[in-house]
Formats: sequence, structure tokens, C-alpha cells
Amino acid sequence: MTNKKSLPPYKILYEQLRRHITDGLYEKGDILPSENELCTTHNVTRPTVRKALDRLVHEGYIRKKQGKGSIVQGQPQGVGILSLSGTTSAIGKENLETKIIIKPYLTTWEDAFGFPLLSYEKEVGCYRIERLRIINKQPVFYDITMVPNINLPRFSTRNFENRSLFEIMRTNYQIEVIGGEQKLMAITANEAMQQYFNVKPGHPILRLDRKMETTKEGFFFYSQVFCNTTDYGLYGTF
Amino acid sequence: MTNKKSLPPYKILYEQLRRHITDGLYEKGDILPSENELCTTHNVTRPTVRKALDRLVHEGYIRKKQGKGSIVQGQPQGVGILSLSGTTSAIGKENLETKIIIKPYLTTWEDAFGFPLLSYEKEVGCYRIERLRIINKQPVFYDITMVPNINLPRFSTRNFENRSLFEIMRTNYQIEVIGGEQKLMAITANEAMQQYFNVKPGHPILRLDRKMETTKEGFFFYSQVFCNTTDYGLYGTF
DNA sequence: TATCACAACTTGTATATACAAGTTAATATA
DNA sequence: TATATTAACTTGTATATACAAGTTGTGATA
Repeated sequence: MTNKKSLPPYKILYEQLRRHITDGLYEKGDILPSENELCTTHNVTRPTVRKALDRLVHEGYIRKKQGKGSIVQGQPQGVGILSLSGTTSAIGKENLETKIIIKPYLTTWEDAFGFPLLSYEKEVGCYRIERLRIINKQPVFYDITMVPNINLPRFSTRNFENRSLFEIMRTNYQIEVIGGEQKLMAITANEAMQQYFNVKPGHPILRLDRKMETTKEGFFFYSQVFCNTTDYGLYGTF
Repeated sequence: MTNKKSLPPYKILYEQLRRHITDGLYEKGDILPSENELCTTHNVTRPTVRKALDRLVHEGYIRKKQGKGSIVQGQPQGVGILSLSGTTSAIGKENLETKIIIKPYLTTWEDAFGFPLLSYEKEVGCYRIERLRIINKQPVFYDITMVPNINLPRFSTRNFENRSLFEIMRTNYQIEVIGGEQKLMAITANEAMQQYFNVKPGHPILRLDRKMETTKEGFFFYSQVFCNTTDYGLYGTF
């Protein structure tokens, strides 16, 4: 909360409502307080409230109905392909277990999953982390993330077990994902995938390569997610 | 243009700017006229202009930079997984050829690709169409679309060859896609896919099942897209 | 010619106000 | 008790105005 006061009021309201939804204070189907009510309780005017709500609409948290209210959609689901969420918020914490296969370590870049790197990114090296996501005791996602080594104190000593990388970036470094690019393709399982997902050679695997753009100018990070979609496809709303 | 006059001014402006971008009047990197300039030329006020521009930002057409201007990003790319675009706008018309394998015909529903159907949807039956999308002479997408038979005069006689279904819905029926749900998974090629994509058994295929929600209340349509991603993965920004 | 300061532009954020259009609740009447 | 009408709520759309903060261009000066 150290720098919350410096945020514009519409962002404060947006954050609070978003957190209320993701924390379950509002459930799917609930109706948020009306715009007028939010004006009163937050001491702002209606255009400010509407700007916060519009962003919640844009990100899939709520849906508005003229004359009725703002209806909670619940948390947008689907691994980041459809929203800015990371895997954790896509699947939901209660069903997802994150296992750190390789803790973050500082290294030089391999390629950034096919995305071109800028020269200063190459210079600073990156933290590389490998994780396995398990849903109901079943390995479903294997992902590799590379984060450039730019002003990330104590990054490699943080606890990533069962925590969202997006949340860690956001709360510890004030770095928020604001967009990015991604590529999707179907491949067959290589040996690492066969091992992690316990599947046979030839098993189809979904691969998602992503370049995340952030609020910190010139700071991108990269991830590659392999998904065994036999039991859990990727699902999302848009 | 028959009902353009009944649209609110911010939507008219949004539509015009969107079309200017998709038609290539503005190219990636160009800067749109300033907000003040758009106020003058469209005889509206700045909040109205900003609402139109905000929607363009939201959909990935432009990016705003404080003090500088609204920078054109070009058309958002990536098959619908990341935006409301259909396949045609995702890949770009010049590289994409759409071949109608089975013209739209009225039929009863098979299941809607795993999405539950409402009883009135079952009652009215649907138009089913199968298409093959070819990029640089190479079949890449095979898709099946089912559209409920609700007030769609002359639907089955329209020309879908090399045209966007989204555009046809939009211009002929004033039905716009406003969101939806989708599922993604990796499978191996079945016999139809082996034939259409000219691939061997066991070849990995990306499957995308979608339920489109529209501006017409209670009107959804459904599609299932199979992608051979060997040469063309799905790409998008978000 | 280069540099600095300032003006003039841009977008970002916000208040205030008003009316349109949709939904729901309350009240009157049959 | 049921129905219809109206009031009171909701979101949708818009104008007007003001100041903050970022970027760029212009003019003055060294």
C-alpha cells in the first residue's frame, strides 16, 4: 500500500473491485454496488467510477446491463490467451499446484522463444525459471519463463511455489503486464514432455510462446508453456 | 449506412477510425489526428472522442502515448483467440483464401462443439458451413460453423467465398460479435484432417472450439477450427 | 551551429451537469 | 388478488470545463 496514494482514484477503485471479485467477496451473478453508490462511498464522480468499471468490463470481470447493474462474471478464465492473467488466475488457486522444477537462476539468453531480443536485453542476461503446473494431481502445464535481469533485487531468492509470477512482479517490483504477443501451435511431446506429463511419444501437446509487455518501459519478459490438453484444454472467455 | 444515423456519435467515430485502419488509410506507426482535431472535424467533445479511441485501444488497433498521440498498431492479428476478429482479419485478406467445402445448409444440431444449447436453439435448427482456409496455397485452417436459424433471410444463398462470416453477420444482419468463450487443445489428425491438410496420421493439430456471443440478445453461434500449425502457428497480440 | 528555455501542442485525469433508455419496485385501481 | 401505471432506481451517452503531465517545435542566446 506504499504507493497506492499516488494512483489516480479510478485505478484505486478498479483495483479494489478487482480484488473483491478475485477474492470471492463477489461471486458470479452478484450485482456490484451501483455507480451512484460507488460515487458516494469513494467520494468520486460518476465518470471516474465508470472508467474503473469499464476496465473491469474490458478484462472480463463484470458485464453491465443498462437499467439493471454491473453483474459479476467471476474471474476471467483461460490461460492468458484471452486476458492479461497468468496461469494462476486462469485456473484458480484451489485447483492448481505450482511445482518449481528449476528455481530462477541468472543466465545468458537462449533465444527468447523466437521473439527477437534487443541488444540491451542480451547484455543484462536473464532469470530463467521452469515450473510444472498440476491440476488435481495431474501435470498439465510445463512452462519456462525468462525475465531480463533489470533491477530485480532478490529475484532468485523469492518463493515462487504456488504463487503467480504476475503477482510477484506486480507487488514486489510494481511491474504490471499490460499486453504482449503470443504464438500457439500443436507439436508432439519431446522427451522432457513425455517425462513431465507421463505421455507416450507422438502425444499431441499445445505450445504457447509469449512475450509480455509491461508498465516498465522497455521491460519485456518471455514464456513458453507446454500444455497436455487431454483432460484440461485451455478455456477462456473474450 | 441505413442505420448509421441512429448510432451514438462515439460509435460512428470508432467505426470510421477502425475502418480507416483496416483499409490501410493509416498504417502501423502512423499517428491519428489528435483528440482536439477529431473534436473539431466530428463536431463532438473530447470525452466522446476519447471513448471511441479507448475502444480502439482496447481492441488493439491503436496505442496511446501521453504527450505524443495515438499510434496505429495496425490490425490486431491472431485468429480470434485474442480479439473479436474472425479468421479473415486475423491473417489478412491478401494472404488468405477461403474455400467453401460445404455451403451453408439448414440442419438439426449436432452438439455445439461441447457447448450446451438452449432449448429454443435446438428447436430452430442451424445453418452449418464448412470452410478451408489456405495461406499461400497451403491449407492451414479447417473450420465448421453452426449458426442458429433465427431471422437470417437468404443466409444459405450468400457468397461466403473469401469473405468474413463476421462481416456478413455485421453488414447484412446487424449482428456483431461482442464476446464469447473458447477452448483450445492439441489433438492428432483424424482422417478428414489428414485429407484436407495432406498430413500423416499422428500429425499434431490445434483445435479451437468457440461460442460467439452477439449484440442480438440470446443469439450465439458456434465454430470449431482445426489448425495445422506446422508452418503457420496462431499469432496474436493482447 | 548548438543549446536552452519556453510555448504550444499532445494525452491523462477529474468534476459537474443533463438527458436517454432499461429495469424494478411501489402504489392505485378494478 | 391481479393488473396497470408511475416513481425510483439503474446504466448509456454527451457536453462543458479545468488542470496535470509528457512531447515537440520555435525562438533566443552563446
